[in-house]
Amino acid sequence: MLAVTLRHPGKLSIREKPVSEPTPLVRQRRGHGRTTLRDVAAAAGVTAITVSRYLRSPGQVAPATAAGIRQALSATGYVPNKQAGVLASGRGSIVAALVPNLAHSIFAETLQGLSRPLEAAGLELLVAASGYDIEREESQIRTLLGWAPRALVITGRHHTPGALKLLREAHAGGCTVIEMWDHHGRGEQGFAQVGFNHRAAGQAMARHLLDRGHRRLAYVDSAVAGDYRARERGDGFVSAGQAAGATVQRLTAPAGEPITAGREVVGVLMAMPDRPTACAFANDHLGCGALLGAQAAGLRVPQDLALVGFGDFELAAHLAPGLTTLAPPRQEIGARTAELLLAQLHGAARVQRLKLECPLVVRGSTAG
Amino acid sequence: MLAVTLRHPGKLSIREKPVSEPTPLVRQRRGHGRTTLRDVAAAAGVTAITVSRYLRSPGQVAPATAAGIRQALSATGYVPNKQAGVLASGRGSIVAALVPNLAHSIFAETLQGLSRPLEAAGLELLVAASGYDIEREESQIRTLLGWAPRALVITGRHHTPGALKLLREAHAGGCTVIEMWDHHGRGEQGFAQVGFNHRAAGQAMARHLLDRGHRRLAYVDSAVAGDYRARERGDGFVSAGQAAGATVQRLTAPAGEPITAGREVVGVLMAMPDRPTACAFANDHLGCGALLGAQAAGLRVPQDLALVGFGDFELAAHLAPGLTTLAPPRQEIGARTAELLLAQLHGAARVQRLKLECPLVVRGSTAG
DNA sequence: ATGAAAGCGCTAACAT
DNA sequence: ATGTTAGCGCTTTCAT
Repeated sequence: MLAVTLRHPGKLSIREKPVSEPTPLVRQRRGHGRTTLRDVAAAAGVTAITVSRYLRSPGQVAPATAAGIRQALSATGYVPNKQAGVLASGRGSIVAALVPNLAHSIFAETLQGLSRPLEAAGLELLVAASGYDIEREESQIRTLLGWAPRALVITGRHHTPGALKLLREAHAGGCTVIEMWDHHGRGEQGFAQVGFNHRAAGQAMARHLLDRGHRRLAYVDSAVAGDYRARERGDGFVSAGQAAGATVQRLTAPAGEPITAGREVVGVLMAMPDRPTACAFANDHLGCGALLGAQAAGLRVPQDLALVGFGDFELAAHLAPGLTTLAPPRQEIGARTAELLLAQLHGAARVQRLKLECPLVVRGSTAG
Repeated sequence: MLAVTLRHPGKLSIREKPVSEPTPLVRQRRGHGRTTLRDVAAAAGVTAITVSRYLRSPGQVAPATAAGIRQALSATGYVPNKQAGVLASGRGSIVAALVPNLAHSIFAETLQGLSRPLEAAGLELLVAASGYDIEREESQIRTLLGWAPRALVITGRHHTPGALKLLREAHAGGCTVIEMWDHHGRGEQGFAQVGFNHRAAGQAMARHLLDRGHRRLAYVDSAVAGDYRARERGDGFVSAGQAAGATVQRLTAPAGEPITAGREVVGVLMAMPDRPTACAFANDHLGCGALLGAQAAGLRVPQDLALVGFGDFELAAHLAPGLTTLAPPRQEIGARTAELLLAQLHGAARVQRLKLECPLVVRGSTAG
C-alpha cells in the first residue's frame, strides 16, 4: 500500500491538497525489539503465515519446510506474542478468576483445583482478590474483562448492579460466566453456578445440634462484613433453630485475628443471661479458637459447650477433641468449575448449575 | 483506504494482472462484536484518538468534548481491549507469577501479599502452578512470557537450562525477573531475589537442637522430589549437626498426605538402631504429624523426642505442646517482591537481592 | 485541542 | 502447500 503511494504520487491523494512531496513517509519503527514471526520466517526462507501455520497445525506445512522452520524457531528463540494472536484471531486463552482472598485455604484450594485442568486445556489463569468488597470486585471485573477472557469465574452471587451489567454483557458477548461457592434459587442472573446452598448448610448445623438435644443455641458471625455466605449460613441456622422451638442468639466475632477472636467469644457466650449450650461459627478459625478458649476456661467440650465450625480447616481435625464442622468441597468446586467451563467452551449450550454436597463431619466437639 | 480502491478501480493495482473486476474487495468483517473506541467516538461525535486521549489523560481534551465522551462511554458500556492497547503501545500491565502450588499456604499468602500492591499500581496477576516440576515450569515460563509481562516472579533459583535462557532473554528485553523464596550466593543469574538462605535455615534448626544438648539428630525430607529448598535445609541441618560432632540420620517421609506421613515417621525413628533424641522436618505438616504420632505412641515431647518443623503453619501453634518451627516471612516475601518490582518498573537500575529473616519460633516441642 | 495515517504482530480470508 | 492482502482495536507519530 505504501508502495502504491510512492509509485503514483499525487494521483492517489484523495485530499484537496496533494501530499507534500519531500516527506518520505518513513516513520519511526515502533518495534519492541523482540523476535517476531517475520524474523523466524526470514531465517527459514518462508513468509510469516507459513510459520504461523506451522505453529498452529504442523501437519499443514511440507516436511522440508517444517524442518527449516523448526531450526529457525530454535535459532531465534521465538516466543509468540499472545496479544497479537488474540487480537487477530478473536480467540483468547485467558480465564479470569475473582476470589475474596488468595490466601484463604478454601479459595486457594479452589484455584489450585481450577488451574490444573485449565493448563491442560491451554488456558491461562488471571486472578484478582476482592477482599470481600463488591465495589472493588466491580472494578476488578471491568479490568479483567479488558483481556477478553474466555471465561470469568467469580465467587458468589452478590454483585453490584454495575458488576451485574458487566457480567451480563460479557456473557452475551460469549464469555462464560461462572459463579462458584454458591448455589441458590434458580440462578436468577442466568449464570452458571458451582457450589452449595449456604442457608441449607446453616440449617444442617442447627439440626445436628438439635438432634443432640440442645435447645439454647448461638451463632457467631464473622467480623468480615462482606462475607454474605457466612451470614446466610447464620440465617439458616437461626431459622432452623427457632422453627424447632430452640432459642437462638446471634453475635458477631470481634475483629482481628480469627482464632484469637474465637477464644474471646467464649467469655461472651458464658456471660449471656440465657447461656447457650451449643454454638455454631461462621468458620473453623473462630470455632477452633472457641474450642481452645473453652478448654482454657475449664469448660468441658461438648458437655458444657458443644461447638460446630465451617470449612473443615486442617486445625479442626487435629485439636482434641476435634471440631465438628461442615466440609465444603474446596478442590472439587475448582475442578468442577473447570469441567463446566471447558464444556461451555467446547460448545455446550445449556447454562448449568451444579449443586455440590457440603457434608457434616462429626467430631468430638459435639459428640463427646 | 477502501474508498480509494473503489474510486479508482484498476488504476490502483500493482499486480501484473488487474484485479478481477467483480470482486468488490469487501471482505468479511472480522470484528468480535464488542464495543470499540470507534463506537464510543461515533456516539460522542469525535474520532477514536480523542476518546483514547481522554481515557489516558482527561486533561488533554476540551471540557465540552470530555463531557460528551463521558456520556458516550457510559451509554455504550465500553470496556477497553487490553490486547489492542498493549500491542499498540508496547506497554503491558501483566505480572506473571509462578509458584509450586497455589494451595500451599506459604505460596498462597505470598501471592496475596503480592496482589494488593500490584493492583494499586494498575498491574494484573497471571498465575501458574508448577507442581514442583521444573520441566513444567519451563513450559509455563514460555507461555507466560507470551503475554509480554512487565515482570515475571518465579519461585526459587533452580530452573532448567531452557528456562534460564528464556528468563535471561526476557530480562534482556526489559521484563523484570524476580526469584522469590530463595537468596543464595551472589545471584549467579543476575536476577533479583527476595527470600532467605535455606541452608542457613537448616543450620539454625540444628543449632537450636544442639544448644538443647541433643547429640543424636535426624532430618526428615519431604516426599516431594522437586522441593529442593527443603533439601537444602536438610543439607544445612546435617552439616551443622555433624560439624558439632552429633550423629545425623536423614530419611524421606512416605508419600501421601503429609500429616499422616509425619505420624508414620515416628515409628521409623523409634526403630532406628541409634535412636535420635531430636528430629527436624522439611515442613510443619510432617512435624505436626510426628508430634501427634509421638503422643499417640506414648512418647513425651520433648523429653523423649524433640521436634522442629518449618513454615510456622497454623497447626504448629495450636497443638499441645506447640511445635517449634522456623517462620518464613510468607506475606512479606510477596509484599517486598511487589515493592522491588515496582521500583524496577519505575526505573530503578540496580538488580536488588533482598535477604529476609526466617526466625525460629521456639515452642514446647523442643523447650519442655 | 483534534485528527489522519501508519503500524504494533499476528491470523482470517482469499488467492494460487 | 504457500503466499498476498487486509484488518483485529488500539496508540504513536506527525500534521493542523
